[in-house]
Amino acid sequence: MPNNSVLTDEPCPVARSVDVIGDRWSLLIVRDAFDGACRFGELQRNLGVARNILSDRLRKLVEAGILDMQAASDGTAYQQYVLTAKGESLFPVVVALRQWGEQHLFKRGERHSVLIDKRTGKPIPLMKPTARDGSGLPPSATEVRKLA
Amino acid sequence: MPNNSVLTDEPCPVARSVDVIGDRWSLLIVRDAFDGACRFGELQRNLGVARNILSDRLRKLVEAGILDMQAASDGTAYQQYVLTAKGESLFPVVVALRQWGEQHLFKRGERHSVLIDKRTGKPIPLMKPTARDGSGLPPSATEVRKLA
DNA sequence: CAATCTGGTTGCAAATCGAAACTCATTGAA
DNA sequence: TTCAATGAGTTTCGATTTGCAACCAGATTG
Repeated sequence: MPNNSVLTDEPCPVARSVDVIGDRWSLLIVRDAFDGACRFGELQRNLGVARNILSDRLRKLVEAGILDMQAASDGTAYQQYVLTAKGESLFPVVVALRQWGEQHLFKRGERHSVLIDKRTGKPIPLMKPTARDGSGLPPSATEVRKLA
Repeated sequence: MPNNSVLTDEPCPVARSVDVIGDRWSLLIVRDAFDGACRFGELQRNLGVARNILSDRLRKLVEAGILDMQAASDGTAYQQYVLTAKGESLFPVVVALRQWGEQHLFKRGERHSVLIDKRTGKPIPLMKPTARDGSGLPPSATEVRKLA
């Protein structure tokens, strides 16, 4: 869905972000990339996405500077897709989506995958917006200042 | 795009979340709702989305329990859409998207809207995943534990 | 009571998606 | 060395979704 962007000149960062990664597959590709998947076929199998769509999304993610296409590190002559710094910085987005899903999209008792802190082996705490002093910021304590 | 969900039985919370709000408009509707927009026409004007699409997305967001449709609070006989608790808890997702966009989708010096802490009047700090002890968690320090 | 606003629905053309077939290079096994 | 199997896409084409405009009914305003 990231196509000839109508939102690219929007002043709202949310709109621009959605324009780049707001479709069914792009974020799932990024999630898999965080999870270590980097080969075309691997992604295709994991996601079950049609090859042409995957091909298109990968190209757009590379164009957007989120993924980088490079020679495979396993010695073969194939390519691999790895997250750039820009792509890595989507981590909070993926984590936020994951945590929201965990809280609201599973029945009680239903199992789901969990993101753990490797060091402790325990699930990572709920991420949320905070003020400078560290106190939690509910939506009502914030406001969007539109550009002058 | 939230349609007859193929991902609803996925064990990955990210996949389920994307299935619910992973299309061009749903998240922008939610963003506008955080911003106080609640009437059909208001949303339509703000977003520039086709009416039938808006109608469809609103219905799905209500079905998903993210928005609630209720009598307008301004005395008229019209309806309004307001975020439920489930919808409100999308706040971190919207903020994460906003912050990513702010950092990576604007040219240097290009103006964009900003989310501010009403109390201080200053932009809110960058949100990021942390360990229990409050230290930052880069992607490499985490791991997805798939369900047994 | 006529004009206008709100909140949609309907019809249709254009764009996008998805499954399968088709390339073509690489790799592994015999 | 040969040759089947796999990897990484591209092409084709029907099905679905989107966007746009027009239409419509009920509420509200003048």
